[in-house]
Amino acid sequence: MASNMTIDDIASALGVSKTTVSRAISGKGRISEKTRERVRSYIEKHNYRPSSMARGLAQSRTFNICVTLPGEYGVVDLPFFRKCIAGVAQVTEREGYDIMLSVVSGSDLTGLQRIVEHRKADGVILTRTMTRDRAVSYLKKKGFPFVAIGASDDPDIVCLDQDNLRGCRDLTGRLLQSGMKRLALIGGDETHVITGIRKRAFEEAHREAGLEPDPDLMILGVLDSEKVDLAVRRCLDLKADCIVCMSDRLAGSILVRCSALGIRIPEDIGIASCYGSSLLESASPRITSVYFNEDALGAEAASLLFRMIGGEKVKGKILEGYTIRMEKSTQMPDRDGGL
Amino acid sequence: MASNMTIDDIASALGVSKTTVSRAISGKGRISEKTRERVRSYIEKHNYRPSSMARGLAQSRTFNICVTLPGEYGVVDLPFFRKCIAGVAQVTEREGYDIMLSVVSGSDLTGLQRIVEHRKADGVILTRTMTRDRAVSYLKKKGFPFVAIGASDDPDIVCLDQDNLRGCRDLTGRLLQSGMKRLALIGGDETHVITGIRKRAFEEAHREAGLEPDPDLMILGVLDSEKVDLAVRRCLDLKADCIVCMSDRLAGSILVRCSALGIRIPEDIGIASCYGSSLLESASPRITSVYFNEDALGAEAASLLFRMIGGEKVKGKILEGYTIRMEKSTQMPDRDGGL
DNA sequence: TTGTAGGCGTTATCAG
DNA sequence: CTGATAACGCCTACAA
Repeated sequence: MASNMTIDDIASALGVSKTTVSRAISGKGRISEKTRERVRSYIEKHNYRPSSMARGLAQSRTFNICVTLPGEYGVVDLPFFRKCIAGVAQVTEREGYDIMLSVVSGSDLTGLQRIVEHRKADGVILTRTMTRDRAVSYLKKKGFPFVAIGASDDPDIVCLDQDNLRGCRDLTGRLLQSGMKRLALIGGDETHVITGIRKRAFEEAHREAGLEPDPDLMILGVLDSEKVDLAVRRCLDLKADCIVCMSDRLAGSILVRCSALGIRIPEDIGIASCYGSSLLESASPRITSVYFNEDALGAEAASLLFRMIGGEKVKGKILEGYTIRMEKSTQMPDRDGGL
Repeated sequence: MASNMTIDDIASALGVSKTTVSRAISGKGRISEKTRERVRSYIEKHNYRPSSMARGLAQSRTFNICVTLPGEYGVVDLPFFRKCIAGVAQVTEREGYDIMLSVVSGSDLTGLQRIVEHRKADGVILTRTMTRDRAVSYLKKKGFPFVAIGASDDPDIVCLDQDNLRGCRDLTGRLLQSGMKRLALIGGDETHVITGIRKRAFEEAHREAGLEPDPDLMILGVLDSEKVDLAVRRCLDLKADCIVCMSDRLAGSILVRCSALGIRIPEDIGIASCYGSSLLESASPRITSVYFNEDALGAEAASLLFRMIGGEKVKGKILEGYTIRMEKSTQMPDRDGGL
């Protein structure tokens, strides 16, 4: 293959200057239809592709965007990331861009920094945010274009989120409506913005139903299996009807715990998750949860980023739309009569 | 920030030529320790970072490697990919390289092709292989350096695999030893090389134990939930002691199916998986399975790739080492006496 | 409409 | 040990 053909080769082969060839390719500048076609067909025939590095150097653009991937094991919602990326890929493809991946583990930003400082990408998509996110403050300080997926309390960064507030509120509301009056809420890391949002949603749904959530049943900071154990026991002791878990992982662990303790779902207690993903696919019984459109999230993030790169001032937003699937895990048993 | 400082700026600031600066940075060529230190400290102080594009253009290297991510939903083992990437990242980091991601959906290689043809990466790591893999033949034809993770029947490509044969054989052996004599094997896509390997391992373990597997209990091509249903029924009808599932996903579906049918694990039938991943974490009971070191796989793949890029002739290999965790899902119940 | 020349930021060559 | 100077492959005034 003519893998290393340059614009010069084409020029001399066609007896024109490389400027002409360049114009024929980029479409910029006036050029006769005839020569353009001549160049085009030559390129087609010899399967020429411009070197992105040379092009990048000349235009000081990389035609890459960087997507971060949280590096901690077991903490991350993989399916989420995956669909997100797929959404991003759709858009980058359309724009002739490619994706760089940076694994960001905790507070270790070295990978991201290298990419930014070596100018290997034109912008960044952060796939997770925390309340005091070091990646966010780094990029902000650098003035590097980025959009953050997830909630943020910082008003002047561009971020894009799913409608977690409504989704979780709606879920809670429907559980209350279905007759489960004593709901427990179990959540993880309190430094994640999302945790605060879901807590608020849980409370709001109660108020809307004219109820008050029991503070003893709102258990946050549940980060390891001991804590899970404790939380589950408390829910049972306090006779909760149903546990609303903030994440799919949490729901998974709780499920395992319950099964180990011989607690039946939903007969003894119900379980619902604020976030549905394929992680729960193999769970039994099926878990009631809220589903969001994660592809759309990635795609939208990429679109926003491209507009930023293009110099436009853009604002973050919340992507509407979610689906609640009520499953067996929250089917009210005949608990009163049955026992 | 002096984000756009060039080597020229440094040169004139220090009153030397850019050649000298370049040498001080790269370490190539003779240069006095004194000037080297002068340059080094200036760079340090002003936080200068060379432009990778300019460097790339000059050396015709990109300092990127591309990792492919299968694009199909629900078919892919995410945790695997994730750990793999983490392993790759470790090595790339060390080499001053970065990772480009290409989502390859089925036979759609356009993303990968763009990266290769526009010379955006120096090599590729394929994270999955199939018997007639289009990505493989494409890269081979292009003569582009790549290593494939997973099994392959093509002898002249560099590929790197886990010791699936031994792992699965060992698992099967231990199940047979534990007293389960009638084992069933359920597997998915027969076009995946790995499927053939696991089948062979299953058979070999039987022979080693002086047994013959029942051909009716070796059910391949189980790709959708109907097939799962059928397969499970057959296992029950034919009174299998235990089902050996080729993948974690398959194990998950089978678990769900059993639970729906009211079949108890391990009382009615046991379940084991040839591949352990966090997908099964939330499963209950815990599933016996084989665990591989996926980080090591990614890291090793990257190392091999770098050696190829460096011009070395390398050969593929099989990464040794795995762990079998026997869990509740295969605990022989007192089936004879009990019923 | 087309071509010439210079620049993007680095490395490599070859003299001093 | 150091410094001009020419690549690397493409883009873009400016000129013709």
